[in-house]
Amino acid sequence: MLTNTRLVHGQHDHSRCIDAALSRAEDLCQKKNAKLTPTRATVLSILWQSHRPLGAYQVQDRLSKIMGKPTAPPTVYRAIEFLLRLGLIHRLPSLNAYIGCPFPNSEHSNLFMICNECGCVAEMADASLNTLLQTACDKTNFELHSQNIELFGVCPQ
Amino acid sequence: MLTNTRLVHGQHDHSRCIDAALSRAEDLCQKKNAKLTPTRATVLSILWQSHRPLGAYQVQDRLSKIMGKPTAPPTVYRAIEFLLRLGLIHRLPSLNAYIGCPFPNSEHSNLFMICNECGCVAEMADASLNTLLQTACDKTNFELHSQNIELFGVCPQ
DNA sequence: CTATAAATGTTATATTATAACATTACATTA
DNA sequence: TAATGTAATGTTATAATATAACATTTATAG
Repeated sequence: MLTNTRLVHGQHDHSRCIDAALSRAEDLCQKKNAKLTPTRATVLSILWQSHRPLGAYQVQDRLSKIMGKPTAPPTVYRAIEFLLRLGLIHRLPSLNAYIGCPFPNSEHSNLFMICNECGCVAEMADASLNTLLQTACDKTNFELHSQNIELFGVCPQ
Repeated sequence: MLTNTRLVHGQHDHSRCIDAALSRAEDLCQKKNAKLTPTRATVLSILWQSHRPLGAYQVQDRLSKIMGKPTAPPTVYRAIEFLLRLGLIHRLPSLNAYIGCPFPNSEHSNLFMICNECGCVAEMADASLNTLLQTACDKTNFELHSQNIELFGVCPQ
C-alpha cells in the first residue's frame, strides 16, 4: 500500500517535497523526450506548494505573479494538460482542481483522500483494491481502462 | 454485489425503468416528507430517459420542451439539488453530468462504470469494496464520510 | 383568512474550460 | 546560414457549467 499520508498530515520539510517533485519531473521528461519548459516547471512547482489542490485560475494567479506578467487561461491549461499526460499531476474532478502526484510511474489506484476540514489531499495506491475492482469489472464484462476514486472525510491533521 | 449492469447493457423494456424510478421517488418523498413537484418529477424522468448521464443544460433543454416554456438554469439546478439530496440521482463529477440512481436507500458504494464508447453508466454497490476502503482509511486515521468511484472503460454492449 | 415557509421565477454573473488563429522558439538539414 | 517544419506560447474570444441575489407565487399551518 503506497501512500503519502504521513507527509501530508505530518510535520515535514516541505521544500523537499517540491524539490523531489521537480527532480522526478526532470527525470521523467528526459526519459520520455518531453520538454519541461519554464512555464511547465513553474506550474508543477505551484501545484506542489502545498498538499492542497488548486484550481486552474488559482494556478493562473500565482503563475502570473511568478512570471511577472499576466498569463491567459490557455497557458495554464496547456501546462496542466502536459503534466497530466505525463502523470506528474492529477485532476480531482469533484473539486475541479489539480494536485501534484507523489509517485508518478508507480502503479496507480488514483485514490484520493480529501479532507473536508483542511482541504488537504493524500493519495494512495493499493494493489488489493485494484484487484477487487478488476474482479468486479470482470464479473460484468466491463473492460476497465482507468479509474478515479475520491474519498471524502476528515484527515488526522 | 448490487448492480444494474444487466439492465444497462441488455435489452429491456425501458419504460419500466422510468416508472419504477418515479414510483420509488414518490415513496421516498412521502417517507421523508418532501415534495416531488412537477418540475422535480419531470427532471427525474428526464434523467431516466436512458442509462446515459445528462448535463444540466441538456436537462434544461428537455425540461423546457416538456414544460412548453423556457426554463432557467436555477430551475434545473434546484431540482437536481433536491434529487441529489434525496439520493434519487447521482452526480458524476468527471463528466459534469447527472444520472438516476437505480437503488436509492440501499447501501451505496457510489461506484460507476462509465463506458467510453457508448456513454452508458452502470452503478454498483459492493460491501467488500466498502470494507476494503474503510480499512485503508482506518490505517491512516482518515475518517471516511463519503466517496465517489468512477471506473472508465468499455461496456459489454 | 392570514402569516409563514417553501418553491419557483428572473436577472445577472461567477467559475471552469476550450476554440481558433497568430506568433515565436527551436531543432534539423539542405 | 538560410529554409523548413514542429513544438510551444501568445492572444482573443467564447463555450459550458454553476450560483448569487432578489422578486414572486404557491402551499400549509395556525
